[in-house]
Amino acid sequence: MGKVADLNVKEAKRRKILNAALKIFSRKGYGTAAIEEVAQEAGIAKGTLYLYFRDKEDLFCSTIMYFIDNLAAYLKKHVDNNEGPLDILRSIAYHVLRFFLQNKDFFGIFQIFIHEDILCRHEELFKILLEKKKELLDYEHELVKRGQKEGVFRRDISTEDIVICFDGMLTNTIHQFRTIGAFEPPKDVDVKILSLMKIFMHGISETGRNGEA
Amino acid sequence: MGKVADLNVKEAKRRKILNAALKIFSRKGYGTAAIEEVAQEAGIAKGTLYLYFRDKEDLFCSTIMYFIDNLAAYLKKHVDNNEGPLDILRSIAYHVLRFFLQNKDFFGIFQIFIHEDILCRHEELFKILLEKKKELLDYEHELVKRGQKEGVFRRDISTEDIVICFDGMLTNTIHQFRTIGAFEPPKDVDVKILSLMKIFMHGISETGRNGEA
Amino acid sequence: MGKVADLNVKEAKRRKILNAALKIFSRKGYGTAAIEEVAQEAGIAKGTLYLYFRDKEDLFCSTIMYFIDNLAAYLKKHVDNNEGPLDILRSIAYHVLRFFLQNKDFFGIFQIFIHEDILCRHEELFKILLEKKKELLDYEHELVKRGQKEGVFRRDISTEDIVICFDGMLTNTIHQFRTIGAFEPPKDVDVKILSLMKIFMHGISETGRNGEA
Amino acid sequence: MGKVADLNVKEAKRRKILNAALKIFSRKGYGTAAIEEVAQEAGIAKGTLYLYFRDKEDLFCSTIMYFIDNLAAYLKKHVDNNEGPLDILRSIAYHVLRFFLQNKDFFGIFQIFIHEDILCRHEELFKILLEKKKELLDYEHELVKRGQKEGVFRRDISTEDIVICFDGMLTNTIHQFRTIGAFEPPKDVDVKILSLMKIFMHGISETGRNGEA
DNA sequence: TATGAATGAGCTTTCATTCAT
DNA sequence: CATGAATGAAAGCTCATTCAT
Repeated sequence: MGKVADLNVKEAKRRKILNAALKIFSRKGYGTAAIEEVAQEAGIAKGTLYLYFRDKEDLFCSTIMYFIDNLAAYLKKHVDNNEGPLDILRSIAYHVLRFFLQNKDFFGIFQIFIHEDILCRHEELFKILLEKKKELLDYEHELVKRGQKEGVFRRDISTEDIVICFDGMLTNTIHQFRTIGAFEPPKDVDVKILSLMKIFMHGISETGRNGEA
Repeated sequence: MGKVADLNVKEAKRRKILNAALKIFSRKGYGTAAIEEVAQEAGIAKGTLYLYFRDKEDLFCSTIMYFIDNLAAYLKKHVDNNEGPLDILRSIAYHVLRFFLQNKDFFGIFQIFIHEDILCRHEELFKILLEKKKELLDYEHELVKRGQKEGVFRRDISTEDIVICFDGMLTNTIHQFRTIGAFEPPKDVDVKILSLMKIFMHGISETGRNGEA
Repeated sequence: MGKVADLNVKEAKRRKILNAALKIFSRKGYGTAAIEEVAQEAGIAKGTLYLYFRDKEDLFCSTIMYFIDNLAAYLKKHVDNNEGPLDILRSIAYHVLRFFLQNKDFFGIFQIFIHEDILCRHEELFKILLEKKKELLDYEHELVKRGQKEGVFRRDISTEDIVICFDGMLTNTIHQFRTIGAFEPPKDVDVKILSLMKIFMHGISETGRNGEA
Repeated sequence: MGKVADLNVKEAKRRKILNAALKIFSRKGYGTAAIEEVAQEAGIAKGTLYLYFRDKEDLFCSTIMYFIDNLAAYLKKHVDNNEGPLDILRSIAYHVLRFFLQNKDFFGIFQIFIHEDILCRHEELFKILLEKKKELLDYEHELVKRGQKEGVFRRDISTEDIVICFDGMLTNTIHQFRTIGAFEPPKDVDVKILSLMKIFMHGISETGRNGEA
């Protein structure tokens, strides 16, 4: 009761901080972001932040894990695993796009996660993050493999390469949205997904697959 | 004579610093990178760096321009513009891949350039950088458009979307190399390009373009 | 209540820093003085100083304004404006002397204020300081003018020149004290003022004003 | 011959540097002035300066001595020692004023000399400078004393106080000129000297010395 | 002799972190 | 629990000084 309520209050404040951190880290990068700023964005005092996170690095890693957990939960909720691999992949593309559109800061954090070196210091946290990352990739990997087995996807291209291309197209599309900014969800998302999946599935060759280079 | 030699020496040292900056910025990001570290990497004293660059921001922006100029020069040298759009795009993919493999730090800088917020401060430099970036994209855009006119690429997908997918696949492939690390150029590059172009041109559908979704 | 107390505490610490700055700037000049030293003198950490002053220049200008405000307040408190111009001027001389003797650093700051070029940078603060300075001069100017009207001071010498001489004699006397160092207030002050006012009022000619050159 | 010529060339360059230093130190103060700036003003390279002066402090002290020597030489040349004490003092006032007007930087240096703490470090140089300063004061002191003996100046005021007032009036007049800036030598100098000496000799009391306070 | 590129000590300033309230 | 004033390590930057040319 009291205890549960307290826990919820605490958890709520934790999330408030994480969302603030998401925003700030996403815009400034790890080194340039200031704890003070995060606290302000969260509407708390600087000192309070340290009651919830050990230090800046802990906050940063937690933020990334928060992001990954959110994405995973979002996909789990919206993507129907009972469909065929192609439909699932299309659904992933669709919902990943929507996910990032709903919270554009997530993409900034994602990019930083991928490229900033900070992470290499605290080995433990780094390992956890790598695992989380691998989970997502493995899921796609497994899907593609299933598709290849079921005869939906070609087998003359390595599973890995296919996943790389799929992720690349998706990631760059999101990035495009982020840079350009405005466009109207959800209609445009549909259109984008359509183009993207067309290319992914059938390529851009005018002549089809005759005399494939 | 002496003057020309001096200019060359100065330019050489400038490059030494830029290469060091490339390495450090690439690994640490702007905020986390320390000028001291860059100087050490370049084998000079902290103060010397300031004889070549006004401040940290100047160094950073110069580093990015250095990277872009290098990439542009590399492509200009190796990509034959007289071939057809498809062959040119393939050549671009191939040489971009090779370029980044030869200097992996370039990719780190590229990512930071895309995602860190610092750039927005010095408006002038920012504008130059955006232009440079646009130049590269426009080149690809024009190629795809030509391909569509010549009947090599499909016209039912927007030029923009095609470019986005092409860049995405390429970028993510490079990123993959960067993360995974070792593999042997140039054979593997050939193989990768083959896969990538296969997917780009003909997709991964087993059944070809019949009943395209 | 708590708030008021806090404000007082903050103001007290601000003054502690200002007094320390007064001492250091007074002895070293702007460029040679180190923030670190001021902090040490004030018994606080370097970083704390920046909670009270934006930067070194702000500290410096604030210090000068602090000095001017102090002097003005001191004179307001001790000089009786209801007396005749001569008595007021004598009182000013007396109390200015006492003021600087009580805090010799003030004089150092005053000299720096007059002669260092730094002030020209932050235009706004500079203007304020010039105004403050002018206020003091104007007050004396007005006094002398009144004395001339009332027939106490000669009218064949310009008001301005009289003020310049009066200030010069006073300033140099203070400077003398500062250089030489020890002497006992307040008796000596009285004696000095007596000499100074004698010269100021009647000159040093043995023969009086007969045949004034 | 060659040697003498060389010495002259060297001495000429030394003076060029000293004049440059005079200008820069006068405007910026010791701490804020940059050696580089002095070298530029002198039209030489930074390194060359160190062939003529041991370090910044040496340059500074030499500059002040240069100034003092110049003033002393100027007064020696223009002030006729064979006149009476009053005429000599008047002549000193006149020529000191003219000296500073001809090279306003001298006054800035003079003020810095008086108030900056730098000088206390290199004891030796400091002593020399104090001596030089004392020489000038002593000369005035002796003059006043002679005047008192000869019955030209009052004996009921200490010699020292008289000198202080004289110097103060003079110094502040110069300072006034420096701050205000333009006025036309030599007529204005004459007028100023007239006022100044009137006050110095006979005071500003309307009623003469009857009932001196 | 003259130079000015190179140096690095030392300065100003920032900011993650602590802790008394 | 929450705060934010205080801290001081560490970073960016300057500039007096040196030295190879």
